[in-house]
Amino acid sequence: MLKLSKKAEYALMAAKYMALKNSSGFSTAKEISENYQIPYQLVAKVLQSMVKSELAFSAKGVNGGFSLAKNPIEISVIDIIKSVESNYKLVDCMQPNSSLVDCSHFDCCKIKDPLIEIQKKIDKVFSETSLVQIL
Amino acid sequence: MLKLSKKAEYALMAAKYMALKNSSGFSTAKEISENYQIPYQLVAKVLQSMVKSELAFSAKGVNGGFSLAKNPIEISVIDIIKSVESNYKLVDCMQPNSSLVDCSHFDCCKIKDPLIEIQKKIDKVFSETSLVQIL
DNA sequence: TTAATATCAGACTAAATTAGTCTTATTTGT
DNA sequence: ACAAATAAGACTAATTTAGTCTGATATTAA
Repeated sequence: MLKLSKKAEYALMAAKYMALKNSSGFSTAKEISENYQIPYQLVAKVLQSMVKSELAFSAKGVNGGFSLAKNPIEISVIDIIKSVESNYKLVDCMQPNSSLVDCSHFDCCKIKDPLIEIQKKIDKVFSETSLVQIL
Repeated sequence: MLKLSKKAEYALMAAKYMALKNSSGFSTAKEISENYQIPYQLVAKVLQSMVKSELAFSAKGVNGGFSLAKNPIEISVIDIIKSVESNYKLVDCMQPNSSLVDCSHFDCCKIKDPLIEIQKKIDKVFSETSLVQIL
């Protein structure tokens, strides 16, 4: 447990790929998929998520593809992970939409507050690591 | 993702419970299960894991139960998590028994080394938090 | 204008993991 | 002997993750 999902892995790999060929225009999902042996549809989705969270640009049609929207130094690992993982919180009751019924009923809160502190520190680790350090 | 499993949550809660009544002898799995509304069999298993990793003592039979084997200040959150989670690595290829075939074939290593660095920092966060801070 | 190449989007299926249950054995105090 | 407790492992159910399929839309080149 505490594992990154494949989506997060693929997003990091795709980001790295784009960063390394940034000057050469767009990278296609197909290209990344073939180079890294990642299922095409999955990279495509991951790239689409990155576009939605404004980490990447996209261009449709022939000669289209994806490219990073920012300088790699300005992209942190947490940006990439969050663009692709909706729920990356340590425990469910940290989720905004979690039913607090569980939380009080199950006495989860006995450990919630300290876990929030830990979560903050982990966030910090991911925030302080930029894409450049992955290159 | 990056969520703690229920087992880890329950282990933290059980550890907290035992820490809070440390002077009063053993806590039973039933007692913890009822107080925290956690399925009995699960707490029992979690407690057994903690015994195996020498975080807790156990005593069978009437008046038996579990108690912490160390002072709460000497127990870190990472000890508790690890006692209960076999795989808590960020990516599969960090696992000792992962087939390296995947790793080279899938070019996972393009991001492995930086992730190992991140993993170390996360480990540090968990190591530096002791059970006392959960109380 | 047609064909080819891409992204975009969402439903769907399959696989894997996690959570929880059931059963049985063993130990210990009264 | 009996009740209360841990120990252990197989089993099932539920949830999540991973991956696939289908079809739509946009863009460019020929």
